[in-house]
Amino acid sequence: MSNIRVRFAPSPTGPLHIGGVRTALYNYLFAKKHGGTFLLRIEDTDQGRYVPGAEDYIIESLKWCGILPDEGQGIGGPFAPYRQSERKEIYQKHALELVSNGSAYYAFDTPDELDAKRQSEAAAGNHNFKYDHISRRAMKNALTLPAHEVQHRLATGEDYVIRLKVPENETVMFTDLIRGEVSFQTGELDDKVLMKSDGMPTYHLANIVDDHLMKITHVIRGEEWLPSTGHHVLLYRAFGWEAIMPKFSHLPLILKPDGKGKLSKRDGAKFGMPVFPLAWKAESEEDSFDGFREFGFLPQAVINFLAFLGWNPGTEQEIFSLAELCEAFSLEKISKGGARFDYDKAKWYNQQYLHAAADSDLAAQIKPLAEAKGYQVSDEYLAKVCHLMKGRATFLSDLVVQASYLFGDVQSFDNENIVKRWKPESHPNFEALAVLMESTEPFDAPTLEERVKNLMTERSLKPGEVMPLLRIALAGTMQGPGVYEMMVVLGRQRTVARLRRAFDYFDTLNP
RNA sequence: GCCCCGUUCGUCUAGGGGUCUAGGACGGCGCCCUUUCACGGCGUUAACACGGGUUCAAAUCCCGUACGGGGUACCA
Repeated sequence: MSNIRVRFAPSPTGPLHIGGVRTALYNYLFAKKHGGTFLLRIEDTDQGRYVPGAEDYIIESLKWCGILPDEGQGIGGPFAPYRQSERKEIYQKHALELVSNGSAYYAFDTPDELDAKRQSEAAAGNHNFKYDHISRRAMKNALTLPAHEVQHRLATGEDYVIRLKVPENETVMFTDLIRGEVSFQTGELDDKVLMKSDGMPTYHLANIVDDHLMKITHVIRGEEWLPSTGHHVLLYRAFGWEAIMPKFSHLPLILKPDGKGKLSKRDGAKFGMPVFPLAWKAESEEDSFDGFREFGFLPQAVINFLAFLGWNPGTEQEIFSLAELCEAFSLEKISKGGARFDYDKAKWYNQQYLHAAADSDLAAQIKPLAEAKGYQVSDEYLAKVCHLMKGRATFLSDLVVQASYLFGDVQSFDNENIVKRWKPESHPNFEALAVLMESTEPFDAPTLEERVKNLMTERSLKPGEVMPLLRIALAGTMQGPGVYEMMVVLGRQRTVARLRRAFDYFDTLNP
C-alpha cells in the first residue's frame, strides 16, 4: 500500500455534473494505479447554496459508476468528519494562526460597502476593483484601524471576515503535473477572504487545511481552480507547509458540443442528451433531469467514454474495463486543451458494451423497464430477447422498445410495404407456410429455414416475395432480427397464430 | 479590461527535432456481407491556427499575433 492519497471534493449544491464524475474518475484511477487511497470530502461551506439530497446523489452516482471512495463521507475513516460544515472549529483555529503570524488580518467592510466601492470605482473608470495590497490601505481592516478599535469591534460582536494578506511583490510558482510550471505575480492577486462573517471558511482556506490534515498527496481538480492556485500556494507557505504541499494537476474542462464554453446543466435539454449520471428530481420541471442511467447507458460505457474525454493511453485500444483503466492511467497523458462533449462517441461506446454484454446481465437490467411497460415474461425469455436485439441497440431501453412485438401483439403494421408486396392470390402459399410451421420438428432456426426453402422451391416462390411478408406478419416492421430466430423466440403457437391473423389482415389492404 | 491556461482531421486524440507524403477512433460517404434493420469487413473523406526565430532538420523548442476557454464573490 503506497501512501498516495487523493480526494474528490464536490459541493452539494445540486446533482453531480458529468464533469465532476470525470474528476472523480481520474482521482480514482490515479489512486488505484498507485495502490493509494481515494477519499470523498463534502465541501458544504456555503450555507446558502446547500441543496438537500445532493450529498446522497453524489454517493449514489459514484456507486453506479463503480468508483466508490475508500474513505470519506458516508464511508468513514481516520480523518473524520469529512463534511466541512462539521469542521468549523478546525478552520477557525487555523485562520487565527494566520492572523497571529501576520499572514492574515481582520476586515470589517460589509458586502454592501464592498458593492458600493466596486460601483464607485467602476464609475471612475476602474472596472476591476480588487481588495488587494493597494486598496486594503483605504478599507476598514486591522491594517488601517488602530489596534484598540479592532479589539473593540471584535469584542462587540461586529461582523468581520479574515483575509489573506497577499505579499506585494513576489512571484509564486508551482509545478502542475499536467501543465508544467505555472507562476503568478502576487501583486495581481487579491486578499481572498478566508473566514466568512458567518464563521464558515471559504473554499480556499478549507481545502488547504483539509488537504494538509487529511494527508492528501495529489490534488487533481478542474481547470477552473488554476487561477486561484497562486493563493493556495501562498496559504501553504503561510502555514509553513509549502515544502510538503500536495502536487497539483488541473484537468481540462469538458466543453459544450458546439465548443462554446464549458458544459452546463442546461446543455442536456439543449442538445438532447444527458449531462448527469442519474436522474435528479427538483421542484420545477426545468431543474429536473434524466441521467445517463435513465437514457439507457451502461455505467461501464460511461466510464470508458469519460476516461477518454481528455485522456488517452497512447495505444490504439479504445475499449477499456475499469480495471484496465486503472492499470493504464497516468496523469502525464492527460491532454491540456478542453474537450468537447462528443455524444456520438458516448453512444458508440454504449453500443459496444451492450453488444459485448451477457444476455442474462442485460435481461436483469431491462427487467424493470419491461415490467414498467406491463410485460410479464420470465428472465429466460428476457434473455432470449436480449440475445436477438442487443446487436442492433444503442441504449438499454432499445432492447425493450424496439422489441415490443416480442412481448405482445404487433402494434402497428408497415402498410406501405404490405400493399407493395402482398398478392391475395398467393394467400394459399402463405397458408401452406403456416401449416408447415405447425408441423416443423424440431422448431429451431436451421430446421425452419430448411423447410421454408424447400416449400419455396416446390411452389416456385422467390425469397424476396416471401421473407419480407413473413417478417412484417411477425413484427409489423421491415426491421429486426432474423425471421427464423424471431419465430423460435415467439414459439410455434404464437408464430402460427400471428401469421394467419396477419395474412387475413393483408387481404383487407389488397382485396 | 486584467490575470491564468490552451490551440493536430467536423469531434476525441496519437505524436514529445529526423521513421509524418501526420496514425487510430467517432461521425460522414461508398462498397461488400445480408433479399430486413443492424453488427461486421473493406475503402474513402479530412488536420499540424498564423508569423517570426533556433537548428543541417520543427507538428514537435523559443518569441509574438490571432482565436478559444477559465478566473476575476463574505460560490465552490
